[in-house]
Amino acid sequence: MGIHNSDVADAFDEIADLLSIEGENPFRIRAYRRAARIVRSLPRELAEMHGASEYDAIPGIGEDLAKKIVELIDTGRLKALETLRRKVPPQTRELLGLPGLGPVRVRALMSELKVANRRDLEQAIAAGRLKTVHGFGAGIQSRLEAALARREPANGRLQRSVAAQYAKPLRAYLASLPGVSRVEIAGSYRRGRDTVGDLDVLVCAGRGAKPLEALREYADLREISASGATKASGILRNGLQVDVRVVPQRSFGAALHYFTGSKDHNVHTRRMAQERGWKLSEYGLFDGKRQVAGATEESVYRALGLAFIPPELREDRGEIEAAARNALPELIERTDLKGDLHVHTDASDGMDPLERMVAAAQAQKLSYIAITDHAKHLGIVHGLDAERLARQADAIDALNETLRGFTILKGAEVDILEDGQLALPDAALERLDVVVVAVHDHFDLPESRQTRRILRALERPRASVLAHPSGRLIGEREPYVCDFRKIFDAVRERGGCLEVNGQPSRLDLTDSLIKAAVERGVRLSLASDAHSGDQLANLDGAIRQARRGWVTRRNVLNTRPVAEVRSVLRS
DNA sequence: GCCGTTTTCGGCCCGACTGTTTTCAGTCG
Repeated sequence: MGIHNSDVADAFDEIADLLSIEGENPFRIRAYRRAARIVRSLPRELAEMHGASEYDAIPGIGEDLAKKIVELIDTGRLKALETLRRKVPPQTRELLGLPGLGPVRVRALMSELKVANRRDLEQAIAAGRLKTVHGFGAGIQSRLEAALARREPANGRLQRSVAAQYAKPLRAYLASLPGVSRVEIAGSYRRGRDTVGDLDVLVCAGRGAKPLEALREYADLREISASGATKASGILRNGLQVDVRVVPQRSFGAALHYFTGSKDHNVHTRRMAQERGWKLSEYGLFDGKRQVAGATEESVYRALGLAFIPPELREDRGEIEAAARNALPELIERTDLKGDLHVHTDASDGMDPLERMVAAAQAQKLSYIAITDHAKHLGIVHGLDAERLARQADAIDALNETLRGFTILKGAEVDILEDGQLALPDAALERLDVVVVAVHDHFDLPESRQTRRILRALERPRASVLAHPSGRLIGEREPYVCDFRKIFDAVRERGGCLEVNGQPSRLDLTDSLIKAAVERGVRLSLASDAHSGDQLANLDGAIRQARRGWVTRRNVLNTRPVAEVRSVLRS
């Protein structure tokens, strides 16, 4: 049983929780939480690295945590965690997730009422014992009762595309209110993350405007959980939490910066302000009482000696250092894309015929698309065999004759079989411009077999794009376990592409793997994987994901004109 | 527990809201 980065991160998070209940030094706790975040987004498996010295070199991991990682990987256990678990019963940790319960109150529950889990807590409330504990009044008790009755696990993150369906109308509503000059959805939504935990909404309003009162009237709102002079929190009908903050014009940039985050990015920039003897908050950048910057984000960065950092990069993964050297990547934009190399029609499992997909692509201002319907294989509905594929190619040739300034590339999406063979023979692929290969089954092979399987498929002469390379489905299926470094190197050496799939439930590769791939010199294909004309808009998601992976237009094949794409994939 | 052209020790981001207080701790983001 291998230990994965997520196991290490979970262990560190659990230690942080247990230490907080123990009342430990908050900075020590923060170090564990920070390490957990860093490990979780690491592009390489710790188990594949060379032990303590290499771990220690990761910023945020020091001598002690490096040793703990080694212990966990070598033995599958962590003595420090086991010791803590003996002191704090395992289910006590769940109490931290309840509203109003932090480490201090959980500790009080344990020591004064012997409450160690949700069930104990329910009984203590029923027996009227909760109110006897210092710091617990009627308000907290009723919030706890409601939360215990709901039994919802909370902390769920929504796909960004789902959150967007709620964010856009909310934004429009707030923007329509009198006295409101600007509304931005900040947070991980603005950073373009693949999932969103809540909506952070920033409202710019003058004196006299009452946007927070109007929020109460919003039709999609289930409840208001907190409301003050400048800030309110509520829950939408679908359970999504919304935090709304009202700031004046002169603070808008600093507030936007603050509410966009990430937390680590904010801490880092505030520390920079501190080093200059200044203070950075959501109200601005201040030298004593004098405001140095804050009306715009640009002014804040400039005052700190930094180039403007696009929201997608703000994860404290080196972007601040790069901005200080004026060495940020020039991130790819949607208008850089000239084509899409992964598109389906109703010949396989798509909804729209070829002609409609072409029209939709032209409406998206693309100048070429590759039609890559599924090749016939067990479990693929309406997959094309060699015969139907040839007929589709004829139809594409004919249609191309009638088009001006637009090209349809011939392609197919071909399954990588369990043994690394492709679902169609090489001869059937010979006429195609683009052969997209992909794993669609046997996701749980052991690492070495999964890796070998994909490497073998990439050796086929016409295989050129590896589609949705990690196989993950957000919230449903983890990436399969394989050695991505070997796969990245193989793709680069054979002159192919790794796909960044823009389907909202895939967004695959993940951002940190994209960054790793780009650093290894691998070329990318940003693709919609559209199964209908309107799904070509998935390209926006691929762009966001790519930007989070520090991608420039030079890293991406489908920013090139069609002739160049054809010759690259043919060679 | 981490980290360092202000430090190998002594710091570690900053503020709003709530509830229980009688001037503020705890929680949250």
